[in-house]
Amino acid sequence: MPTLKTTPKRGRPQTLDRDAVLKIALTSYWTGGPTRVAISHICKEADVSKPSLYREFGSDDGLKAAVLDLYSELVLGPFHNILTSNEGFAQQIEALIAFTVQDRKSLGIPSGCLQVAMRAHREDLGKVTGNKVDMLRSQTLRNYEAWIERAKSRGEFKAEIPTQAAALFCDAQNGGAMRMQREGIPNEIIKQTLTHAFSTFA
Amino acid sequence: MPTLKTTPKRGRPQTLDRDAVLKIALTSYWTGGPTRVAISHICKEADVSKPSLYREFGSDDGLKAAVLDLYSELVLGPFHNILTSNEGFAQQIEALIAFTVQDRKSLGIPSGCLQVAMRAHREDLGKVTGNKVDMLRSQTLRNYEAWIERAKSRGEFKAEIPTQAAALFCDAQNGGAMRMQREGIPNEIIKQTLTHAFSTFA
DNA sequence: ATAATTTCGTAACTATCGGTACAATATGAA
DNA sequence: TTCATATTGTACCGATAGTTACGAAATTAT
Repeated sequence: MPTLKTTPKRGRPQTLDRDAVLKIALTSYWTGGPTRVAISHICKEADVSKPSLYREFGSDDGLKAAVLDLYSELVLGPFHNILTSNEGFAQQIEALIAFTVQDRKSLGIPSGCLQVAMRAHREDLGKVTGNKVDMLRSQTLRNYEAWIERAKSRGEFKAEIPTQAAALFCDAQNGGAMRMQREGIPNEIIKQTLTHAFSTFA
Repeated sequence: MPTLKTTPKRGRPQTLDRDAVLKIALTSYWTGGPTRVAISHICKEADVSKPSLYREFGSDDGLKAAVLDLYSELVLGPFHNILTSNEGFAQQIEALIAFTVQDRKSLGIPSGCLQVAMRAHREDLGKVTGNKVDMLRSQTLRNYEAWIERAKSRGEFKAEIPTQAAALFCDAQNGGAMRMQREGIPNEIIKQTLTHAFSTFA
């Protein structure tokens, strides 16, 4: 939803661009790690004063939570779309792998996954962000489960493994791939591990 | 190697028990996370003053490195022993899974894996510990690779996947299992994911 | 113009944590 | 007994990071 023009308010006009700050914060957290980037650093990058940022997001916790929402919309959404597409199971798997191992550098996208990183640092996050991470994780597992159940009901799922365990398996593969990517392991090798992992399903 | 009795030295006798401190630090880092436990906390737990601890280990970095060495000896060693045992491949896999999903609570062992945790917080560690984490990771992968090559040469390895990718796959499964364990997922479910993952090999 | 209102940013405050100065203490040697 | 030596622990230092008090600045309403 675009920032709809409200009638001009009283007081000094706001110069802080919420979306711009969020985008910069997203990139910073994604690249440098959500617990390693200081508020002051984001302020410098976005050319915004600290009180301005606090006025907009309330706290470090609030900013991280807002960033996580944005990440969910930008990355997790498209990922979920693959799971619910009309393609066959095997093609969906192929699409998932392609999405995961796409060349980030050429696209200007940081390597790794912010959700995975936030889960790894779950205990260092604030209350709001921490809860959001938990919710997102549950949702991710539910998405996998629905995807697998659908494939099972279609007879496209070949493995004999309970849906819950299969969903956890998928999540582990994705997490592993994201970690390998951050460690600099070539996408081609990562693709081999993912292909092997999912070859057990279809 | 036991602390062999040296001839009584001059000066005030040392009351600090290095091994006791290391053990307490290991448990603290393992349970609470290597970057979340403060030096002062370990001092309180071990009933040791900060300067004493610094005299013994040099720095936060030095203590963490020493703890990682102990962990390697206590946990990673036995794990590696399974990979080099004289059992068949399938039995080794079974042993690995059993080792991973053994009931920690009843054994008084913290859940999760300190090596996995340290890798997740690699960037927050000091120089010495960080390098040690890297070395340990390389060694882990080499161990898996040797294990897989051996199984391949015996004809016990059924999957068509390059050894390097297979080793990374193994490491990812183990890491995933350790993370699930920390998140409180029942060992029975974790076992299902591991069994499925390794069923592709033998 | 003047007042009311809202946002702006400098400059501090506070807590935490890794690290250390230093004086007291406890031993062996002379 | 006295000196040399080595360890102990209290209390402090310095850096970092999240957070905020407060006065200046910019705009609308009267």
